[in-house]
Amino acid sequence: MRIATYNVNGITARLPVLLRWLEETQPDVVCLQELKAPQEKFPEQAIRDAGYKAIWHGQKSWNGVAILSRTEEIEERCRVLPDDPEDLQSRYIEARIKDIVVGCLYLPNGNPAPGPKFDYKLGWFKRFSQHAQQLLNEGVPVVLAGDYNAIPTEKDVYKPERWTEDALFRPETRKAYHNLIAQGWTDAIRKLHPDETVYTFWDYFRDAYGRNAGLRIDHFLLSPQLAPRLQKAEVDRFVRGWEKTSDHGPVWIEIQD
DNA sequence: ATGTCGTAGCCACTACGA
Repeated sequence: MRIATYNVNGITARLPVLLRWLEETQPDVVCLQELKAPQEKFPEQAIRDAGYKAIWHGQKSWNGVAILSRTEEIEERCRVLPDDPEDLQSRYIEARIKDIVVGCLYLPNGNPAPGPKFDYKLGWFKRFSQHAQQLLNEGVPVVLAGDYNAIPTEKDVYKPERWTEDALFRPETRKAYHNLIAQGWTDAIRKLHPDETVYTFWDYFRDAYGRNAGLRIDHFLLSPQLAPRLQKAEVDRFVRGWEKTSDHGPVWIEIQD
């Protein structure tokens, strides 16, 4: 089974690119972030015509997450962090698909840092990590996929020295990501590409994609019950070269059934 | 500081978030 995550940066503007990518690569399960569309503006019919069932949690202007599935049923578990019911931002949705719990997240960007947005990011990260621990305690196969807005290490950014003050790379963010991994999660891309430079995001500015000035911020974390089934983990970086494309590339893993 | 997108309010462009 192939599971993908893709920050589309606006599903309305991105629909042609999304449909082309789905058609060409046929992932089984897809986690989408940054829909930037209210609940009723999700292109449900176009997604269905492409062969996918979907659940989504929209929001006007910002955020928004969705889970798509080609053949298997999607059993929704929640559409907000369970311990965070007062959060008005649509950043998390979770479902069970076959035997796998799929969490789709869009962690806050947090810039400018320091400041209230950075505080919100760290608070969200903490609540997410608490939920991740609860998922581990269930002892079932879990994948947490999405845009973490976190650069794990210096290997994951084209020029680390330029990013030390950025909310995506500040020590607090790296520490939060490290602590999350330390619960027992496997970073799928790093597991299969331990030394390789792998990016998932290239800024729209200054031809970042052409210069390969990228970041690795979209991650797949696998629970111990799922990690042994990991076969492949890749970035569809060619999609970043298409017209009217997102600043993120789709990332995917192959899981043994 | 800058660069470029997508969205919203509104029909020209500016503000905001990323």
